[in-house]
Amino acid sequence: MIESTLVSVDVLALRFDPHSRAVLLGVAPRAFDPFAGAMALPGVLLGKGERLRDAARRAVTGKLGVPAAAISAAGQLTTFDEPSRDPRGPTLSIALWCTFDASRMDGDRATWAPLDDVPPLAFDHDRIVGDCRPMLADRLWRDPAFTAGLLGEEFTTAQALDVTESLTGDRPYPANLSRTMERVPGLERTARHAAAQPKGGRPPLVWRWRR
Amino acid sequence: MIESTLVSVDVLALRFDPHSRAVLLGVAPRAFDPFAGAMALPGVLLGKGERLRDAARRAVTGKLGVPAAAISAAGQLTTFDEPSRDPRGPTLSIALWCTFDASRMDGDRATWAPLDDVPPLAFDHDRIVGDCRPMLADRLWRDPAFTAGLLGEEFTTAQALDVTESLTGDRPYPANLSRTMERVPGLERTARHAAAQPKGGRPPLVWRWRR
DNA sequence: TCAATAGTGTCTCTGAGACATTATTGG
DNA sequence: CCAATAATGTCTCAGAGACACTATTGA
Repeated sequence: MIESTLVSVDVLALRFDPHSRAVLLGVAPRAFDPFAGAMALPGVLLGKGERLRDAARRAVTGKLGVPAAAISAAGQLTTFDEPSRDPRGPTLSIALWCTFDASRMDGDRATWAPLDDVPPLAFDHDRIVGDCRPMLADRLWRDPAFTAGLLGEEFTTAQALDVTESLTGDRPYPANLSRTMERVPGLERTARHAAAQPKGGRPPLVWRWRR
Repeated sequence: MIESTLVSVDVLALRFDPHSRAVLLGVAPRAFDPFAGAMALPGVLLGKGERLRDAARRAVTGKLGVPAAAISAAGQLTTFDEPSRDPRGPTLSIALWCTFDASRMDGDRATWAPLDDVPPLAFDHDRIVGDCRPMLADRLWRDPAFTAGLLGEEFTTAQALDVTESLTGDRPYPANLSRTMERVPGLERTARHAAAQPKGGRPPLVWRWRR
């Protein structure tokens, strides 16, 4: 009988913050060695027979303190298999993404860092974030679950621009993003406008997911 | 201590056959229960500390009888986590692709089936093949390791057309594929022509990977 | 010369990208 | 009116797709 590898699930927990107008990554200090006190992605060991999404839910509720009801979507990214990635011994890490509904978040104990400015992380988590970021950018506007999870049921053009800039690293022209969004299945522009910004300016249009 | 899930690696073993002008998938009958005698993807349990590629190598050498030297490239696809996928108990399956150099294959005991006509397989392997096939098609001409692994160091325009048709399901126009290939980094057209076909016809150009 | 195969020129259509211009708000 | 913000019209360019036509082989 082959002795089996341990499997951990590490989560890229993402939240769009309308105030800072950026996508934030949830990290938390590690409670135990190795790397006690260092920041890390929320992760857990996969239980026997446990599904990946359930493990991801355990990770974000347990490590970040986010209520399970706030999880809006989740999905798989890729697997990291370097045997030395955990000093305790060889452990597979399956990376998942997970998005939250900003309105249902309360009392979490996570540190939320802009994707452009993630602090140094424990294990090989810097590498995980680096390798997975392009995959996340690629999902935006192409994976409806991911996009809707990040932006919510309704959102404005301005927010769409902010999220796109956060993930891809540069801000699209509004006219171009508008056309991209027109072609996203299930997404429709409403006739409504959001409230104007505090600094004034024309109120942005509201977009909505058709159910 | 959480009891950990078993991890298996299941391989989509791919080979381009110039005679049938198609991409073939390697499968083998299972030796033991469950599903003894039924066809299945080559797979092994991942050993502790073993890398995914090494497990894939064990799977194709052990189950298909392909010499390790014939492996031209390998890579990750996705993970299947349904707890009931193996009747023996919950097992994660990480799907990998693997390509072979046709010239170094000898004495393998695999059944090679065209991708369009894969026989019914054990476990959830039909689903694995179905879910992964679009990912394979997507890799062609975009992942140089995959493309070179499948087509070899040198290949003709005609073979490029055949491989593309096998993976995507329809045959591109030669002019269009030519332009696609011109833009693949590391790929160059040589001035040489291959030997003419048995049925006659203009001999195709040879393409080569710049090292 | 013909059938079979391969290579190439070129037209169209779509989508990404880049602006310039217009519209709507608060101060 | 002005600054700030958002929406839209439109031009260009690159790439996918679709053919038509030309080229090179064996029989």
